[in-house]
Amino acid sequence: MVIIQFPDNSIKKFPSGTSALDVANSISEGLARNVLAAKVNNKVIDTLIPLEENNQLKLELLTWKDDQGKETMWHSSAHLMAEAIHFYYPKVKFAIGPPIEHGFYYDMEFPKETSFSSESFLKIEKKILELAKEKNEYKRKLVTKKEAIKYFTEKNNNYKLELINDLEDGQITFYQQGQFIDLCKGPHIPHTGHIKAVKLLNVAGAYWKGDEKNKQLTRIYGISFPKKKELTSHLERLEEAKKRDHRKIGKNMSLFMFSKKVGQGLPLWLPKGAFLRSQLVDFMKQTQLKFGYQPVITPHIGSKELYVCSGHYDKYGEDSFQPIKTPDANEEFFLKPMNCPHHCEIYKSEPRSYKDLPIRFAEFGTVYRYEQSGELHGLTRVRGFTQDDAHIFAMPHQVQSEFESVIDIVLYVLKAMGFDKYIAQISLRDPKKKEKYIGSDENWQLAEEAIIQSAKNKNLETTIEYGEAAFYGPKLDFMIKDAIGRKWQLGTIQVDYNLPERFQLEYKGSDDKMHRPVMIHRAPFGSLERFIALLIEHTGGNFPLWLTPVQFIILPISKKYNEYCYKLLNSIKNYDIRGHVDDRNETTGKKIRDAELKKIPYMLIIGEKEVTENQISVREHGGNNLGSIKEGDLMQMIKEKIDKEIEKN
RNA sequence: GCUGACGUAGCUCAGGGGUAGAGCACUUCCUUGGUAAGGAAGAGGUCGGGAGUUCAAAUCUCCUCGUCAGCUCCA
Repeated sequence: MVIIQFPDNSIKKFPSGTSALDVANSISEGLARNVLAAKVNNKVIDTLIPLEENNQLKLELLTWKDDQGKETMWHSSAHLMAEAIHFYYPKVKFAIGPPIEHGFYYDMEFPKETSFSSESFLKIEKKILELAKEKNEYKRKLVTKKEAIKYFTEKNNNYKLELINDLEDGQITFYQQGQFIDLCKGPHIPHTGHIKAVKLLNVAGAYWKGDEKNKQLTRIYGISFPKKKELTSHLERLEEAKKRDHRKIGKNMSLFMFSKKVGQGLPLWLPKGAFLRSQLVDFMKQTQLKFGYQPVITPHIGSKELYVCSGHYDKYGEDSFQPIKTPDANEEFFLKPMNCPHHCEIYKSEPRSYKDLPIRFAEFGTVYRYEQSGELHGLTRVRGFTQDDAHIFAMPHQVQSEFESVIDIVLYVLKAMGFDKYIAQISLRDPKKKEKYIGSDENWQLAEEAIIQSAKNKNLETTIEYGEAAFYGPKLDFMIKDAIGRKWQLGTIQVDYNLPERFQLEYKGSDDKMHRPVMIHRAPFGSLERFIALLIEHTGGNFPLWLTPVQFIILPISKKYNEYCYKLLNSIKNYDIRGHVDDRNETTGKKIRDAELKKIPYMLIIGEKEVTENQISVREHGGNNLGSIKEGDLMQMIKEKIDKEIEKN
């Protein structure tokens, strides 16, 4: 007897041997047709296996509408793709093939003589759909470790054997659909027929077990859907997202550029981009003054000794830009990869008393890091960038409140820029790889606890990632997704007990003894380059009015009004609002179209009527016509809008 | 750095061994206009760079630089 409790709390009894699919069938044919997996007592399982008897089970039937339903479907799709690839390339060794946030991938080793590229996608997609039509069941089979090892030894698949080695005997399952058998813990969808549309997206290299010392396998990414239409709209969404790519918008709106001659990953800010950036810097400067920060300025290079002291040399020296040498070659300098060592030296420049603390040194420090060429990416990953950096030197008992006050700044900034979806990630050290970090266990524990506690006090919803800490201390990172869903770290706050030790930083306490301060590293924007990249992708180039480089454009209906328009422009400039006149010999329709494409918020149209009535005809970006307005009223309206934007900050 | 793809006019792209193409942008002229493209003419490129194969290379081969997707890395 199988006793089932449904999500609506109703309870029903079924005969022994009943599977989740049978239950679905008893409810409706439609549900049975759509059910992909089952959640029993919160564990996702196959729909085909008989449900456990006697104990009452909580059962939820999962379909495409459920995230775990999608996940199951994509996992099964990975198997099906493997079957199709196996059909054309029988010698391929399969490694792992999991579902991911949007779709799935499978890592595999192609025989040396076989090269695989995206040209083969079409025939594989075709084969997948062909196999899908066969509606083959995903059959689960419990095997012994011995059997599993025997099977994959015969297949000569060292990857699966390695995986089996780590598994416990008695827990090992194979899944078979059609002619394809795979080591897999499941669960899977009932049969391949659910997969109605599939698209292979790209092929890439991926290291076995994510370790670059291991062999690089071929990874094929794909996505599948239960309806063709959903695939089409998914692909359309991807196309839409590409239009928000900051590299594309940056080019179109003349915000920034790169030049091969200047160098890879070294952005050049064009006048409009530089303006936007300076608005952000001014905003942050003001914010930091309010929060008690003191600006400092340090040079772009520092001696090797400085970084040996901080530990950066040991950690990154080899992978940095190579040192700059003085003519007699006795001295070596590095391009500044971080501002903290310089700030430590400023701290040390005079004796500090407990009465001085906390001390907060802030600098828009431009730093240079030799990032691997394959990792460079528009403005989000560059080799020269500017941090809105600051270092807080505090007494141990002040760490908590200082940390929380930085969280306030970060949240304030994110909100002001309209980033309402962010991920707050607590980045701790990998306890298994302590050799990657400097400092004592005790210091790490103190620092990690301080962060976890602060996040808790601020009611932040956080995720924890091990192995993501900086080498000198743990972090609280604020991540934002870009147009195609990649996560980027923007704001970061780090607690550091280690650099103060390395730099022998001290302050005199009320007990007349010397004590060691704790450092907090923090950057609410993170890097201005990356922040602006994400700002572009989120706004699609339609920036908040206070940030936008060109706020209005005056469009004379014909050149008869050009002179009047320039007078108007001069008058408007007194209001501290930015714009210019489009005096080209073009029709009004053309000028409007161009202004729309340039995403200019206000178009001020001037013709016969406006000149005689001394009014301005105003069109907003996007097509909204505000009608005729007096100059003063319009300026007040724009001013108010800007004030509101900054006020919400 | 690794795997795969791509580099043709300022931008978006077509062409694919035999004299370099389109649309937009740009310049000049005509037109003087009313809320997303008025008309005409013109200028603009050693087809990323280098070597090779060939009578002949933008096109084929190799190398190199850069860009894109992913992996690894990310102070």
